[in-house]
Amino acid sequence: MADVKSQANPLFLREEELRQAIELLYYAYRDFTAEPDAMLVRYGFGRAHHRVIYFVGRHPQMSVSDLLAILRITKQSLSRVLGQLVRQGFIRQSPGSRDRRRRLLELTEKGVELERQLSENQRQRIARAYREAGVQAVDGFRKVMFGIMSSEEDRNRVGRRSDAPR
Amino acid sequence: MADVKSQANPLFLREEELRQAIELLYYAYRDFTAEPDAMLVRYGFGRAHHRVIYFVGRHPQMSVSDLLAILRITKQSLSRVLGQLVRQGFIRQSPGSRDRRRRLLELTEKGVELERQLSENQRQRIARAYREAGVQAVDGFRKVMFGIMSSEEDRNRVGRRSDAPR
DNA sequence: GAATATAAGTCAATATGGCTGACGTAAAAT
DNA sequence: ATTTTACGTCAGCCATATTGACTTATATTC
Repeated sequence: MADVKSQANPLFLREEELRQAIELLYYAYRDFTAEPDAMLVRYGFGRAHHRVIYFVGRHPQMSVSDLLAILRITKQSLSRVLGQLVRQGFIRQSPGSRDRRRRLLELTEKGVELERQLSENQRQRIARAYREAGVQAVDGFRKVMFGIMSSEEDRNRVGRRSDAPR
Repeated sequence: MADVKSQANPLFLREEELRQAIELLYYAYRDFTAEPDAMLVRYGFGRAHHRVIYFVGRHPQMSVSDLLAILRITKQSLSRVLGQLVRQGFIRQSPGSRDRRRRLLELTEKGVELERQLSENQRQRIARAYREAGVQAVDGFRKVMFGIMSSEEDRNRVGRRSDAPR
């Protein structure tokens, strides 16, 4: 039995290796979100507001149902957060021209500024990690992260390019 | 100005590249936690219970303050979750022999079984992603994830080995 | 040995961010 | 004209986190 684990097969994924990955995800995500979370408190906002600000900034003119599909929460949950952001002037809603039922979302200038502030720390954290790890490691990171994701749709939205465009 | 982005410098980390990483972390973590979360509901537990079960399983005989340091939550928050797990027989507490103020934590058999069930999906998800990405990519994944983490202490706890032990 | 510090737990109040279910309105599609 | 879709709202519930105050038991220090 012990011999099974002793084989020099690089595809034999041992318990320890998998546990390490579980912990890397936990610790990295925890640290990745800690600083924006702390900043949000000053606005009376939470992590949910950051997500909305982020994805609206990323996909301007997206509809509410697009956003719901990305966040995978109920519209009631989104409503509270989105409503606050609209009322406080971080996000602007405008009816779609083709389909006037849709309310297209975009950041206001104030929203853009908040998004930039919130994500700045995350961008720098990634930039540092990427720089220290090197281009080849970054490529591996992307491959594994794409593999962990469930949805083909999300993979396409993020974009699979691992080439360094120039 | 446009020429800055056009330079073939692999260390120039562009906006798009950093945004992609932010999204990879969001989507991967969301999908990584979705299935255990769904299972926990059947026990009347939440993600916090999974974390406690996981880390106690990982570090048997750890103290309450060790666990608090890993989770970075208040003892009041931990107390409710840990108390439930102890009362329902998933975790056993026993006074430390050297320092009897400490209550050392370990999983019961029932706890080991629950931990295995909960993490099984996560292990398989990682195993598949690792297998598809290949050993070199896995190494890169580890490097980047370690870089994203803030704390040297956590890095040491997870263990930095990227060698494939046999 | 007395004073202090530490480990753990508890009580109470509060906030955030999810959820379900029910219902309403406007606009598009059939 | 009817049905479906997109969006919103009200109400209530639950899990998870917070701060602050206080207790008990045991170790450590003076």
